[in-house]
Amino acid sequence: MPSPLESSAATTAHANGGGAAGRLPPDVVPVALSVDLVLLTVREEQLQVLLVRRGIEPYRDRWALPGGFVRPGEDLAEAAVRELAEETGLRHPPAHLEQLATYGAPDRDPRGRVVTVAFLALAPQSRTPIAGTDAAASRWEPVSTAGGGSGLAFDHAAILADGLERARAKIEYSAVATAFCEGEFTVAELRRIYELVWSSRLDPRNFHRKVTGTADFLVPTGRFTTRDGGRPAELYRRGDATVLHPAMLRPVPRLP
Amino acid sequence: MPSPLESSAATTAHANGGGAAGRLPPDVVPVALSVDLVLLTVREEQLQVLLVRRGIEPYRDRWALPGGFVRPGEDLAEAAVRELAEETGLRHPPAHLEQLATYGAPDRDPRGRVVTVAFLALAPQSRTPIAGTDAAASRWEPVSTAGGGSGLAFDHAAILADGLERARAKIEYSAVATAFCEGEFTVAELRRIYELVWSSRLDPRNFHRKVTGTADFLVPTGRFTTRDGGRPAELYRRGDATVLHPAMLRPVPRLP
DNA sequence: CCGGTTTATCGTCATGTCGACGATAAAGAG
DNA sequence: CTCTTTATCGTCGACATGACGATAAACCGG
Repeated sequence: MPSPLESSAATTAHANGGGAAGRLPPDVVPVALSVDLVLLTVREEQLQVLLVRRGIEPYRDRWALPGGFVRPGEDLAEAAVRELAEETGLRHPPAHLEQLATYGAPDRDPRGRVVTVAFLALAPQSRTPIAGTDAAASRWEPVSTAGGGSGLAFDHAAILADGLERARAKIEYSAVATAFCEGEFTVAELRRIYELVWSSRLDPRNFHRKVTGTADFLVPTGRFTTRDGGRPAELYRRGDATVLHPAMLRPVPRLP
Repeated sequence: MPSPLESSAATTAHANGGGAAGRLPPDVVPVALSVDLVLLTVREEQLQVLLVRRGIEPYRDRWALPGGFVRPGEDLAEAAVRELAEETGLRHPPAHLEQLATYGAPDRDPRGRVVTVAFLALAPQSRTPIAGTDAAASRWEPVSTAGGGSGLAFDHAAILADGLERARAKIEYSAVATAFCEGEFTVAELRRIYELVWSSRLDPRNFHRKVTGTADFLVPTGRFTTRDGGRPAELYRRGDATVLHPAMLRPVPRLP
């Protein structure tokens, strides 16, 4: 039995006459286009990814990355933002959203030719309350356990792995790590982000020198907090810098 | 008049009954999926991009990036390699091919919803003879003149710009610049690649120190050539290294 | 109130890389 | 043979980095 999308290809051929705009060739294969999201946050001292439980076949009751089909007239990033809002109850757009890659292996979806554009999103914990759908249908999962057993639907384990690698590489040479932080944060909290994303330990003194020495990375507020214990730490806000130059290189990963 | 792909959406709904694999929701919009290629090479002391002249509407007789529609059962990278072979007469696959990004603005193609996955390809000059189609239908164009006037079809000027930025960034921290070189080449020839891609001048002595000092970047052959004039230069071959660490940072661009 | 603990922040020092540039080597051109 | 061109090796100062000492400023338990 041909898949619905393939069978509809024949109807494509004669649906439209010529004209200045031209028409699509008759043998173009229609595909279904979806977006999937690797939404990462730092919660409970761990890097976690948002997963949803599938309610329908295929892969019913399996965990998957949040996503859905692109609607007519909708741009790709627009669809990603909409899915994010629908599946997480997110009011604000995520602090960072970028296209990751497109996955189009012919057999990646048993329903037919479905090509998905994956996006990487980073958000602070508090802005992602998962209040959208019922609690059982979506949850945060530590990345250390999410991809390994490959219990994920479709090729989502591979997409997650690519998203993680992108995030780990990107905080080296860009300032996106602050996307994990709330409005005001300390240097130590930012350092914890790096440590959890990289699974490695960083020297507090060298880290402090690096981030405070990079122009426009952090904006000091002049206020202090003791919420992390010890001597009061100054609070900072995200700066305008987008790139880190020189980069902050990650050490060889050692699991704690 | 609805576009052919949109009108075919209705036929999608009832084409397939249930089953373990599930079926696509009835309101999924079918899209046409294409691949487009930013194929770069260094020719005539310039960084050049391969363009093809469109023979059909829309944008008939305008220059465009080579590309075409993905066929059934074909993976994305597979389609890119096939299009490359068809439109350039290339026997070998390109020395470097990577996915660039996906472009899916709803109105990017007047014929309907066409989403394109762009690829970046780098190749040495001699391996790309453009013997495939007739000579008038495709040509090499210096990148300095290709994107500026934006005479390119569709959103190809933006795709080209993204591809150029990707190539310029990538040779900083990876070893892909050797993809522009033939089997055996001198350090000066590789340096010329960097200079032309970056539009800047590099110090021959520091460049030599950097590339010969990076492990597995270049493999010395022990043979020499004088084809560049002056003192004989040693010939090297591509090494196994894929990343450059630390990166070779590009200076601020100054046009010669 | 006081010493111990915790965390923040500042400094120091050796090392490595980089940019600028001098010096020498080895070919061809005239 | 000398001049020009290019290749390759060295040197030097500026700067970023990793390792780590030292001090500051809160808290806690007594």
